[in-house]
Amino acid sequence: MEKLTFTMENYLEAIYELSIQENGARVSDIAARMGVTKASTSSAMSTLAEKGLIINEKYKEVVLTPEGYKLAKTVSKKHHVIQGFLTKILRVDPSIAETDACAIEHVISNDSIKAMEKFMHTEKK
Amino acid sequence: MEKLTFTMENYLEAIYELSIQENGARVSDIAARMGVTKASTSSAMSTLAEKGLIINEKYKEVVLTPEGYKLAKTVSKKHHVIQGFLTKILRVDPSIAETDACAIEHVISNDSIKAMEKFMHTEKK
DNA sequence: ATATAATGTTAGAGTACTCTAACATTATAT
DNA sequence: ATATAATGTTAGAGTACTCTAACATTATAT
Repeated sequence: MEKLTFTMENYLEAIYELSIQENGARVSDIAARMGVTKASTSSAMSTLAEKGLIINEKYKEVVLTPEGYKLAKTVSKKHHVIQGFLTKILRVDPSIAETDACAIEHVISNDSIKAMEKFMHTEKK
Repeated sequence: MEKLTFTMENYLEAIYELSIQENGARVSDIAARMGVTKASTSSAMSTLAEKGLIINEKYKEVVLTPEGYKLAKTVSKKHHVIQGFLTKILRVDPSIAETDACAIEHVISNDSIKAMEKFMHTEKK
């Protein structure tokens, strides 16, 4: 599978978060969460559907396929590791850590994420 | 000054690094360092020159203006802080840390950078 | 000195996003 | 029941990058 763009990873993550938190991820919900128009979201959904990562039926909730779910979960997990590391270890303000995590999650290596996790466990703090 | 794009920050940083290390930053050198064509670099130079961040005279070295220098130095400094933090504190492999630093430097907040520096100083390691 | 190599720019096309405007479909409110 | 609101898509344009191809200018090698 060719690597997803930064943007597509963000859409996928939004769908994942909305699916577990709220009443499901509709195009409007995703657009609102990401601060883009429904038109942009609709177009992104076509791209993700073509790649087999979601199923998008008009007026229904966007659903992640198993492959999409796996990818989304990975990104989401990275997000939370970074968020935790920045706030707990580095004492960065939570809202700033949130913004940083949302950007860093798309570019950081798995190695660095693992190193953060390991560090947090051994420091147990 | 409107925020620079990820890409323009990368070009600026390449110019900065080449200026201090090598025999100056020519369009060819910048292109080679970044792995893009001279055409792309030339186009980017026009953009940076319009913003008053560099001076580009054909067949001469690209020169940073004071403003461009300041910006480039900031990005470069972020790069080194991240690189140091990943390798020294988190024990990430240097080449992986290099790749990560090059991406994270463009998206991380000043707060998180400061927190990394502070952590490294107090841990003194 | 002059052919060849290196350097740099412009033109034009392609990709991946963004938006607004217009429209179609479905849900809701009374 | 039906007008209105909400929802979602398509078309078309704009931005910011990428590239190749063609060309002009400068440096170099003998």
